[in-house]
Amino acid sequence: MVKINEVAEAAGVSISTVSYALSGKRPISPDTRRRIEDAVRELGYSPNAGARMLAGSRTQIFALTEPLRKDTHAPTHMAFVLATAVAARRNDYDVLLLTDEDAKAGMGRVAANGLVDAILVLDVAPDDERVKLSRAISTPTIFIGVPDDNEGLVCVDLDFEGATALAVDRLADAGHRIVGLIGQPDVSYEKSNFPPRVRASFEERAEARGLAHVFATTGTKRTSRTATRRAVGQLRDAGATAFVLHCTEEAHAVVLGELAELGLRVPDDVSLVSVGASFDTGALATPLDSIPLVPEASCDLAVDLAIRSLGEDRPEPGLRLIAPTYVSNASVAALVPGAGVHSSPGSEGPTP
Amino acid sequence: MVKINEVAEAAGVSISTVSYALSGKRPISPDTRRRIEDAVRELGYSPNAGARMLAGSRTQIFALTEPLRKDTHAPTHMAFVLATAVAARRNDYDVLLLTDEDAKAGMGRVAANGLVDAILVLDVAPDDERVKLSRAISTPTIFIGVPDDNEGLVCVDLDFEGATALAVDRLADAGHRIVGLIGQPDVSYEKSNFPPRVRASFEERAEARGLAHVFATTGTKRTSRTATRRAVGQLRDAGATAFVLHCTEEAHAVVLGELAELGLRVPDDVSLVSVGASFDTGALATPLDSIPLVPEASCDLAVDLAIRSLGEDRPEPGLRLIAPTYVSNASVAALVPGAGVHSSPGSEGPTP
DNA sequence: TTGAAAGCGCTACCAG
DNA sequence: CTGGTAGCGCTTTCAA
Repeated sequence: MVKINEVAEAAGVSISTVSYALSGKRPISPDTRRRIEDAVRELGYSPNAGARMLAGSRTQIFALTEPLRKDTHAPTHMAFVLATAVAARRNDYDVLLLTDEDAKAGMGRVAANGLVDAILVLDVAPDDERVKLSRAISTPTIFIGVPDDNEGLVCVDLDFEGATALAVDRLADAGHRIVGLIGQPDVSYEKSNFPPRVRASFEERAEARGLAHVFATTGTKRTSRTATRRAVGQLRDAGATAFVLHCTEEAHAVVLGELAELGLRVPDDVSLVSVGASFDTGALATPLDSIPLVPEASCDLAVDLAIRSLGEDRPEPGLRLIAPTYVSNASVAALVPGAGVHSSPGSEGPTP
Repeated sequence: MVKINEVAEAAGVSISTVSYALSGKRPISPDTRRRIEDAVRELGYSPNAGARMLAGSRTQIFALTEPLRKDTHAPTHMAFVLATAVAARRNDYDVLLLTDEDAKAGMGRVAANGLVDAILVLDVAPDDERVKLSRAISTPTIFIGVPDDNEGLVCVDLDFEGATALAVDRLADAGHRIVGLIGQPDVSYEKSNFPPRVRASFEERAEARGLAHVFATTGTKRTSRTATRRAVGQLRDAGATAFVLHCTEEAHAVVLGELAELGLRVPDDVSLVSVGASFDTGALATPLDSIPLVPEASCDLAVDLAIRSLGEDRPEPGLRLIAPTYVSNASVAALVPGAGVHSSPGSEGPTP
């Protein structure tokens, strides 16, 4: 393994000059710089990671904690991990995976031994145990997700409330009077972070706009085909003419299939908007309007914040909510009174 | 961040004694050891990672390269990553994620800067570009999967050929004369490693046992419901009374659904065996016999090999194929001649 | 614009 | 059984 002194000799300069040439932390004459670069290339030199960590005070590594719960949606999760890794690499950082059963163990370890410069927290739960730990350690920590107790934390997330409100607004503007939300499996409304936020925002905005509203989940522990079909039935029974979907890709497909089987067309008979999806709703059997959760948006920002917390202008604690964007795929239409609507509005929700 | 000299002072011993007490590399008197351990605990000491890497020659980090292709099955993939991370932690190792677009870039980097002790290669392709690189670097590399050109490599994998042959044998032993294989999407037979191996082994063993055989895929680029249903039809049309499944969890479910819709019972009308599944086939609507791919088995072994390649008894290059295990769930029955079988055997495959 | 050299915190060798 | 100490390879003052 070639070391810095060999490069220095080959280039006919001192060790420190090589170091500075590589870090760019002080001006180097063009000629010297070229000789050094040549030597580096020819020898295939790459600064020893350990020595760098010890001498400098940067490790160029971020930890990523992800306490894989059983209800974790693998594809979405993977998209976040990947987006984080890519954003990190773009900034010359590597990513260390922390999947310890005890989420705190790994975090505590890397905070104590200085293996990483910052910690990125994924898959944040409302009562996340990592919150307390993050306050106790000095390693900068960025949350991708918003825990209940987020006082003093740096958090990044899609503005789920805003996204949901935007969806409801679009439907209300299109003249729909009864709207339904097809959500995640029941368990997600206890263990996860954003599903409850979406549901609450949905109901709140619906009431604010004077709409009746229904809510149904897509399973108990995990998304199930039958439960999802049933959800469609529940919403139709309640007279909903527009659905907001906040569920898995599979559930989206099942909803579309069920509607087709019922002979209902999108958007003529039912309007559909997807909220917080991290897959391409334009690639579904029927392309859907969407207010997507873009992993890259959250992760890029998180990595940026992590890097900034290592420098001078440390980011203020607080929530960074990413503004929702509406992607139209013509799956929402103005309600033509009477068309395809049941006569009885059902029992749930206020009937203005 | 507390350092070793503070621990030494607190315990009233020398720095080296602390180091040895922690590494266990030389005998320490019980009394001294206790005082050191107390000091470590009270001060919350954890040896600086960078210093350790520099002074010792171990980083306690493994790299995990995973060039996420678009056809990667996220849940399976995640299971492997998780299993690797867990196995690594059990051996006091952390895992660094290498997801660089150019798979070779990351591997080359960590090999050159000494950031990791060994590299674990996931998601191995038949013509994997990482094979060549692994031969050029000195960092020990373990492949989880078997590339075509594996000369001199250390590879770990389920014995897919053996597993498939075992499945065919069970069906043949049960008296089935026409067997079908429901495989992955078409693309997997070009880009991936084991699907072709399973198909080849299936056909070979079927012929060896004098069985007629059919093969059908579950999609072109990705698993699709329609293609999977069609596959069931193809197999039935060919007269197959027993199916070997080598496809996603979703496809398993679709196959079961389609059979139910056709009024076919398992195992009375059709026998089913799953091969290489990394999910629980006992939890399906109809529990299925399975010769599973157990991520833990592969990953534990891979980590073990990685660690051994750092010591004296370096493992020999070569394939480590994990012996298949048959998990019975009563989804295979003896063929009652005539029952539920089409009269014409179809055109595909030899008819002995 | 460049060099020399003092550490960074730990491991492991050499003594005792 | 325990201490002293020479590096590990790099970054970063301090000097020139």
